[in-house]
Amino acid sequence: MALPSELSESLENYLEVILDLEKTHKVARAKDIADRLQLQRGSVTSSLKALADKGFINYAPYSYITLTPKGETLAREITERHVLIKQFLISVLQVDAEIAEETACRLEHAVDEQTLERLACFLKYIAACPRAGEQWIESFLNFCAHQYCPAHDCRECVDSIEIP
Amino acid sequence: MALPSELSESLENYLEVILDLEKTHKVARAKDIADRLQLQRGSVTSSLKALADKGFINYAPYSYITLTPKGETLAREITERHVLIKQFLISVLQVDAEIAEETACRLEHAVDEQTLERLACFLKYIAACPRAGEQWIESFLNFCAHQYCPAHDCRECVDSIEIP
DNA sequence: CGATAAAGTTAGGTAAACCAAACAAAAAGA
DNA sequence: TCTTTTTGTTTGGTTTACCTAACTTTATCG
Repeated sequence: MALPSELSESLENYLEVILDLEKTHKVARAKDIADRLQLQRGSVTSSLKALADKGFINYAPYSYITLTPKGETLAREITERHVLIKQFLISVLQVDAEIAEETACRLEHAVDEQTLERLACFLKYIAACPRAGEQWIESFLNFCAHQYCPAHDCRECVDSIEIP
Repeated sequence: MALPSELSESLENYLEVILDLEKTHKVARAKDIADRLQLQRGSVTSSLKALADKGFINYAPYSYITLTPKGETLAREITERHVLIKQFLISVLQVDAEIAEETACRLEHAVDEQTLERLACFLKYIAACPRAGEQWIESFLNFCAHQYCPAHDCRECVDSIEIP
């Protein structure tokens, strides 16, 4: 059960939020972290101490929070996982945006490195290969709904493939 | 963050194991559960009580454990999720069998209903659509390794598609 | 510059999941 | 049967991750 990082799902979420706050708000404040994660301020304080102990953030009481290089690296990795999974859910499986966001939030802590790599590759493959592409994905949603392909005539469908 | 069941990941794992033990060993014993989940026997006892309290298993001290109808339904659902995710990882992303097993174990607790449905459909779609199929998936692994399509000549590749 | 509001911390508490070790019951073997 | 082993339970502890409420520090504004 080798997970990508040695942090718990909870602490991974903190890192992700801190990175985003650094980018959007310039600094990460405990209050904003609490709001984002829907936690009480007191809970945030203890978690920040845990992250500081493990060397992922710079933390001193009453001061701003910053990621250490180690923390930033991991935070970026987690965010990358999130974005990738969400993109797969939305652009391939065509899951609703909101559900995709929520599900990506959970899956990002559970995927392994190889799966992630392959997922990234799969997105590229679908984008690059003319046998897949826009039209093919579009037909998928119809296939989902009706359990058969709307194009129906496979010969015609295949002949319509445009080679770049 | 609406998860598929109201059980924790930990308790979901118990149900899954109990269902499997019922099938393979005829009955589920606490010792076997402990072995499967790599836990101490004492931990199992408490979790079984929790599952019984919530109405997922029939449990009385020193007796065999059985799933209630409610428990069996959920256990089957979780197992279905596991199998489906594993199949996707192996047959589409071509993740190594062992990694796929471990990752499915984790993802099964985090996927939502819609994603699961789409995933099942996607597997069917790939199997049914001649634009995808065996050959296409095979090329994917090569694409992963070399970042370009081994077929190279897309015209030729598309022309080679066999219509059922 | 104070007073008040906002943000952060501390303290004490809960619940879930685990553990190890002692103990009890049931099963198996001589 | 009775002894030993195996299995199951109980007890007391730990860690993680939360909570609430009281308190402290910092920021804001008249």
